[in-house]
Parts: sequence; C-alpha cells; structure tokens
Amino acid sequence: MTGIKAVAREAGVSIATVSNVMNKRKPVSPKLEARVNKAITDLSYSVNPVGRGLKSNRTNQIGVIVPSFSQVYFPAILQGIQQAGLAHGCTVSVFETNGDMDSEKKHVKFLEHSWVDGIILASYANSKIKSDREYICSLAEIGNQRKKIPVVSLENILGSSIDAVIVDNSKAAQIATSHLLSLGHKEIAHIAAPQKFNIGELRLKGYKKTLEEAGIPFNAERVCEGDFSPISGYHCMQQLLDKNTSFTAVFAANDQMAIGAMRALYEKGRRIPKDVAVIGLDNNFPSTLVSPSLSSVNFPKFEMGYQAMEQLFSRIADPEQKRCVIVLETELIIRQSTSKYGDSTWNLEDW
Amino acid sequence: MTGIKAVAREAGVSIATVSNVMNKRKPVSPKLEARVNKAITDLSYSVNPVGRGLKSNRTNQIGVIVPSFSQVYFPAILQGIQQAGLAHGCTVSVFETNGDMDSEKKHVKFLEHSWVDGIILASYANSKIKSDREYICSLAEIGNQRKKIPVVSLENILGSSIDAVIVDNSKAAQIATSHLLSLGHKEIAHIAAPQKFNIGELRLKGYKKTLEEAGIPFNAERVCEGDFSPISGYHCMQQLLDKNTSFTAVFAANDQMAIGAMRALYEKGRRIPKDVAVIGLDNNFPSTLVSPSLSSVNFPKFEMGYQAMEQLFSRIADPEQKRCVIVLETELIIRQSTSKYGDSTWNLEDW
DNA sequence: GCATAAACCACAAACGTTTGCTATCATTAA
DNA sequence: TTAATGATAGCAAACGTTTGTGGTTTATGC
Repeated sequence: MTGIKAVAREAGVSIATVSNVMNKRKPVSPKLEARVNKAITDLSYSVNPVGRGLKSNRTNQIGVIVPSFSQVYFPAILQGIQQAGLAHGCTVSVFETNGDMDSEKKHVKFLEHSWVDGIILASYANSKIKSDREYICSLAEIGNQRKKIPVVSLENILGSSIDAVIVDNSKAAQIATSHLLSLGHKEIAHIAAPQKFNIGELRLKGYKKTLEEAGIPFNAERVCEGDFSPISGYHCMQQLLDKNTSFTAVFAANDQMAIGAMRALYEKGRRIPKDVAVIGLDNNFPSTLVSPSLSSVNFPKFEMGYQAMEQLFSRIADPEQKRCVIVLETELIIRQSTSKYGDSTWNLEDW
Repeated sequence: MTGIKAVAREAGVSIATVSNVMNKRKPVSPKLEARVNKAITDLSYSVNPVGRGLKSNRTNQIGVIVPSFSQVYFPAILQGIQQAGLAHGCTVSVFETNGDMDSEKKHVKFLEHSWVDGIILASYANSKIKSDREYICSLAEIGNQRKKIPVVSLENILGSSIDAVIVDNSKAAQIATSHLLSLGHKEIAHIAAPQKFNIGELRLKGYKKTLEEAGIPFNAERVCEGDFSPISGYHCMQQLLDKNTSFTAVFAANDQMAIGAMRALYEKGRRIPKDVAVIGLDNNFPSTLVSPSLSSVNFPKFEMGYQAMEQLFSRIADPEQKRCVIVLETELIIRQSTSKYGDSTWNLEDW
C-alpha cells in the first residue's frame, strides 16, 4: 500500500508537495525536495498510473488495429508505432482483424470504451460498399462520453476527414511499371490487387497510366485480379499463361502475389528473368528468400508506423489542428527477378 | 461528462443502484432496473475502466514482451495471446526487444510501473551469463508496491519458479533427425542454433541423441553454429561444404537458417532433395514459399500464445496455485526438401 | 393487525492522484 | 515599523467507480 500518501507521511510533508516534487509543477525548497526524494527511493514508490489517469483523463495508451500480425507487411509498421510510442512513454495495445470488417468494427467499439488516448487504424474497408464508406467517415467522430478519440489512418482516406499517413500507391505502381519498360519490355502483364479496395484501384491506375504515357495500349487480357495471397498470384499467373496473350514481364500488386506468380512460371518452365521478368510491390522480406530474389518497390513501413504515431501525438496535443495527410516516398529495389544479367549473388545487406 | 452519476440522476436512483444494475451484484427491482437501463442507453453510458481500475486494482491489461514482431515466429504467438485475451475482455500491450537484454529489462521495468495485470515474456536471456540467470529468476518476484505481477514465460525455464508454456525442443530435434534417418540418410549435418541459448543446446542434444540411438557416431565436423538468421545458415552451409566431410542431409535448428542453407546448396549446384535433403525446425510460413518447399517440424505457435494467456489468467485468479509448466506437442511436416520423389506440387493448404 | 424477515435501495467512504486556492513565512521597500 | 511582495507549503475537492453498512419498504406468517 505504498501510495503517495505513505511517501508524504514518511517525508513529513503533504501529498501535494510530493506530487509537486515528482512533477516539478511548483517549486519546492531544496531540503524538502531532498526529504521527499529520499522517502520515494526508500519506499521505492512509483506513481500509480491509474490514479493519475483518473485525474488527468489520459491513459498514455493507444490502440492499433491491423488486418494481420502475420502478414509481413504489418509487423514492420507495428515496430515503427512501438518505437515512437516508447519515446513518449506510451504503450501500444494491438488488435487483429484478419481483414474482417465486423471484427474491425468490434475492435473500434471496444477501444471506444476503453479510454485509449488515440487509435491507429489500418482498415480494410471496401470502398464500394456504402456502409463501409459511412463507417470510415464515422471514425472521425468516434469517442466516448468524455471526449473524441483521435484516429490516424494508414490507408486510403476516402473523403473522410481523419489524419492519415500513406504512400502514393499509384506512383509506386508507376515506378514498378516504368522499371519494366526501361528494361525494354513492351508486353507487361499485371496481377492486380482486389479492385474493391482503394489501393487495388490505385495500383492498377498507376500501371495503366504508365503504359499509356509510353504509348502502349492497355490490354485487359493481360490483367488478372488476385486477393493479395501468394496462391492467388499463382492462379492468376496460370490463367495469364493459359490465355494466348503473350507477355515478357509481369508486375504484381504486392510481393506475396508476385512470389506465387513466380512459382507458376517456374512450373511452366519459364525462366525468370530471362523469359519473364517479375516485379512486386511493397518489398517484404520473403522477397529476398525466394530464388531468384524478387525486385520490388519498397514501402517505408517502419516510417509509416513511426509517423502515424507522431501524428497521433500531435493531434492529441492539439485536437483542433487542421487535418494532416502525410505521404511517404517509395523506392525501387532491383533484385534478380528483373536483373538483365540474371546474376545470382545474394544481397547480403537485406538480412 | 456522462458518468455513472449522470445516469443515476437521469434514472432517479443512487449511483450504487446503477452500479448494481450493471454488475448484477445485488438484486434490483425490475422497474428500477428498466429505468436504469433506459438511462444508460439514453445517455449511451459505458463504465470508465480507469475509475473502475482504481477501485478494483485491476486494469484488464497484460503486457507481452517478444524479441521481434517481424520474425515470423512471434506474430503467430501474438495472435494466440490476443485471441485468448479478447475472450477475457483483456487488452494486450506489446513490446519488442530485438533480442537485446537491456531492452528487455527496460520493458519489464516499465511494465512493473504500469500496473498491468500480468506479463507474458519470450526472453532471450543467455543461460551462460550469471546476471542473465539471476535476472530470469528475479522475474518470479517482480511487482510494484501493491502486488506481485504474475509472469508466464514462453521459453526455457532455467530453474526459476515461473509458469511456462513451452515445447520440447530436444524432442522436436529428434523428430527432425529421425525423419532424415528414416529416409536412409546416415551422414546428417546440423546447423545449430546459438549454444548460449537453452534452445540451442536442446536442439543440438536432440540431434546427437537420435544419431547415437541409431548407432551413428557423432561427428563434430558436421555441425556448424548459426545465429537463427538466414544469412548465418547460408554461411554455415558454405563452411560445411568447404570441409571434406560428406553429408547427404542437413537438419537446421530453425527454418530461416534452413532457407539460407538451401540457397548455399543451390549456388554450389547441389540439388535438393536429390543430393542433399534439408529439414528445418519451427515451420514458419516462408518455408512454403521457397522452392523446393522446406520440410520442418511444426511448433504450435498460436496454441502457445493462447495457452500462455490462459495460464496467466489462471494465475491471476489464484496467485497461490502451484507452478505450472505446459508442454505442447510438435509435428513433422514433410514437404519437397525431404521428399523421396522430389515432386513439385504445391501444398495449397499451407496458404 | 403486528412482529419478523426479506428484499430493496441509498449514503458515504474508499481507491491514488492532481491542482486551485488559501495560509504561512521571510524578505524588502516605503 | 508596517505594508506589500514573493516564495513555499498544505488543504481539500475532484476524477468515476465499487462496496460495506445501514435504513426503508414490502411481503409473510401468526
């Protein structure tokens, strides 16, 4: 039962003075301060965050909702969030949705009642569904009886008014496609991300735009829509190969699908990159594990998490500040799957 | 400012009655109960967990410390923890150590002062270092002024008295080695995990024991110690190949190193599994991505997390119960890298 | 109709902090 | 000498709950 009261008694001062010593809110005479500090260490006292939270209406806790812990994309983001949080003495509670909207809503509801100071959300809302769109917009207003809860989104913003930290998905797709063009490829297939999601549309858009700008007509026959999973990439590639549309390169909307596609190519005896060059998007670490290693466009995942947390703190500090959308840069990563020489040395730095 | 007080006023009852209605602690007459419930929904009131926590001395929060979010091994465990926590209305705060002991200690200290109800810890303590051993043992006694904080460990127990949920690492290594033996291999190399960790020793021990029981003399020339990373597996394999000790199979102490080893074999023109069969340990998903896919021994990661959380709740409910160590079972997963026929069909169920 | 028990409800004291306000004291200027 | 100033310290209320204690009503049995 070592509370602030015990410290006060031990030091022979009032609890207010102890509080003042700890928080340096008001000046305390040196001798009293010394007495208090001695009492604190003697009793090995540390402030009870629950009591403090009650008074200050802050919990120093934020909630993070991501589709998956296992999908390699998100742990890196979590790291960034965590690091930034640590720097502010803030703990991070995590929630996983498995891409399920009901689950996501449930978690948001839960957080709403658990008095976190803020929420970072990587939503999988389907922009084609009205209720999903409404839900996303409603996020700007979530909160409990006492106050609104600030939210920072890691995905598309969809006309809502909440802060976001994102990458330019269309531009990233352009970078990938341009790279293939620069290698001399004219017939480039695309394994698309689900078009019901904003990022799916944007990545396809970037692909199309780049082709058009290069004077190459868009051919819908060369596009197949997957669902982010490797196996969907595998099946898409099988379908593309079965059609009699030729292609010498393929751009997959994420690395996982690209890896699946590589497998399908391998099974059909197509050599990578000699017969077909392959590039992915988002640069997850398995890309360095497969053979040949997979070229990709890096997403600054750690940075996204870090910035999201910083933005959240910024909004908590000033809830009235105007909306902030931070766009981070992507970067082309060339590996073996688009290498001209098909060399097979490992890039040790990836590890 | 919608607190329990406002509800009481709205319903024209005392706050005690509102509390009783919500927690069903004492019977309340149906009409009052209805009035209270109406007031609750009208004001969309929900209990403030901070206020409650202050009184009940519980936060419904547990802290989880893992070496890494990104290492595929841990997210699956996190999922299990999360799910079990959710079932108990408990949130999970995560911390990452990157395998750094100082960082781990810092996080433990932090949690000690943040009044979590319990801690789940996947420590990387070095069992060879005295201070690390002492630290581990001290974990059984951590706590703040008010009460001891229960801890459940996910790793080796090292003579401490804290609860644990583990797998039998030695046995798992035996399963892997036996599998290679059953395929007719007599010369089996081992890429070991760091011997400073308990699990490193145990896995090596299982390997040795299996060989001995099969009447095959242990040959230290066929063992190389890595550090869990793929690149270390790669280098180990290079070293093994450079020696003039022959081997027709290799057992790596985790999947990541196995994948690195496969790469080295590939570069030297050794075919897998024809020239050299490869098996890993822990069965992480990249094993299904590489080609040929990697055989492994599955660790029930989700289950480990789930059980750890359940055990934690159990101890929180009854701090005096005697120590509990749960050992979970592993399972052999045969894929292409140890397939007799070297077939190359994908196991779609893995995805 | 009365005593007794049972059912129901409210009061108020905690839980551990923070903080506005007041009280004390020493110092300084008039 | 006195009043004004400034620097410290403490009082007590408040944050939103839970819960022991006790008081009031209602039902029950005689």
